[in-house]
Amino acid sequence: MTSDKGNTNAKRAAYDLRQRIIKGELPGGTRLFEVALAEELDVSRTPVREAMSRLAEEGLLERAPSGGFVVRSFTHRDVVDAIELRGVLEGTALRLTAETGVAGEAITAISALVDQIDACFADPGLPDLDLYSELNASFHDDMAALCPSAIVQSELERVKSLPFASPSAFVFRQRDRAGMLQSLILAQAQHRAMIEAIASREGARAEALAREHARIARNNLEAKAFGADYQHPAMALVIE
Amino acid sequence: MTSDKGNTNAKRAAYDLRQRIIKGELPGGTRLFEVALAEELDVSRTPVREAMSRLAEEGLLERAPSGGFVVRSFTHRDVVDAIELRGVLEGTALRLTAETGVAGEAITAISALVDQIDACFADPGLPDLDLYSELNASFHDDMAALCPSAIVQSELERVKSLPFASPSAFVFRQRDRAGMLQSLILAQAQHRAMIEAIASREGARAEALAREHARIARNNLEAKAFGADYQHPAMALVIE
DNA sequence: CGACCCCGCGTTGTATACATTCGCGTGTAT
DNA sequence: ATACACGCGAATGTATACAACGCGGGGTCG
Repeated sequence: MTSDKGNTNAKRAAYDLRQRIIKGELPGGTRLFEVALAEELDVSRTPVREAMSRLAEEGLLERAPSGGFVVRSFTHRDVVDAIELRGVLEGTALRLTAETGVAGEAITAISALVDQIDACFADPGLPDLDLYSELNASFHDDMAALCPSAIVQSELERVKSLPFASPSAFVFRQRDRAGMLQSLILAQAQHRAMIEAIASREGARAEALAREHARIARNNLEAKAFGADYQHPAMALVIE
Repeated sequence: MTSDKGNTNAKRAAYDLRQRIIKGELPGGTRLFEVALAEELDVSRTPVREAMSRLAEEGLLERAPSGGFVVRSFTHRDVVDAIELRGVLEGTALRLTAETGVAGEAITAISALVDQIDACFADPGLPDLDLYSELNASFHDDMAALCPSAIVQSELERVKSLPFASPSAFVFRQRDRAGMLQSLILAQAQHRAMIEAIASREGARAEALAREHARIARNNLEAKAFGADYQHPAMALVIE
């Protein structure tokens, strides 16, 4: 086979479909027909079904009652709620972490990561947003990894997999540099406060911080500095 | 076909598999082989794959890295956490409901349901636990239905679908009648308080109540007054 | 003219044959 | 004796043919 994204045709098909959905080429509500997709992707129906199943597990597709799959549609409200929900779950994760306590090394390690993030916009030039986005995602991942509950971890992971609910989805939306810097500074203050909270076992504080932290994303979304080309929420995250 | 559980073979296979997993016949970690299951269920591999995919969506199976499916295993800790998580999500749902406000009819309707639940153990004889379980589930469902966030609703639904995280999973665990009655009375008080809270838009109170409410299930679990005959939901794994 | 039935096509459901992959064991060669 | 390689077998991956189902259009009968 030529230049497989993954190993199997099913994985490649899933990858392609996922990209198309995220880019908004397949808007919410679109019915996916096996045969059509099969010939577009140049594979048989079997891996297409397999791919659609996987995307349904991810929450990007829904099973139609009569059979078949439909691209899940997310309203603006859904996007807002998903961010809120991420805040709630991250808050729960942090609360449990705080209640259980964490080793000192973990605290120093994650503190170092936050210091690294500072470096992204300490420079007077324009901040390196790609790097920020990556490090920020690492921070959130590392934080989640400290949570003693595998169940909470996996459900949080699931919500974060929605393209617009990811912690760094709306970093890029801020148009004006001043406002963006303010957001980043606030975010960093919250990052440090979260570490402090779990280090000193302040569960309620950690939980509240995580929820408030998610509000930054929500505010960036609401600020809708995005242009008229906005059509599908999932598109919001598209780098652009 | 004879007496199909659902329409298609895939649905029937999913049903059968789900039952087997819940009953503990297929303990966590069991690798599911398509061919073996296909001949056991007397269908071809295709609907078996389809069924496994659906169960993976439900969270009962995991995809093995090398391909294929494995019965997801839940530790005691996972069960506790899933109940905690249900409390958190129900709390979020109630908070959002309270913040948004609900119509008066909805309040009276759900109040009537709580009154109905009273009837289950008003009788001096032994309470009708089957009916209680059913009505209790209705209460939780109806409450969730009031939530203005479809996303929160669906994630809550997802967690509740885990057999041991369902609101009425551990009602039956209490052995002694006195303790059980106490639990039920407490639960009813919380039910009413939740209604009151959403009616008067007390979001924080509603959220706290839902979390505490879930603790009843957790306590019933921890009390492990369960006898040897207990087999119910996926508890094979809990057994100790 | 209206309503109902039936046929045909499009779509998903199912079975099955064939391909591919990967691990494991055995055999041989050094 | 050890190491490497070959091959076999079990498992999933893939293609495809056929079945079943639903729905819409057109024809016919009342």
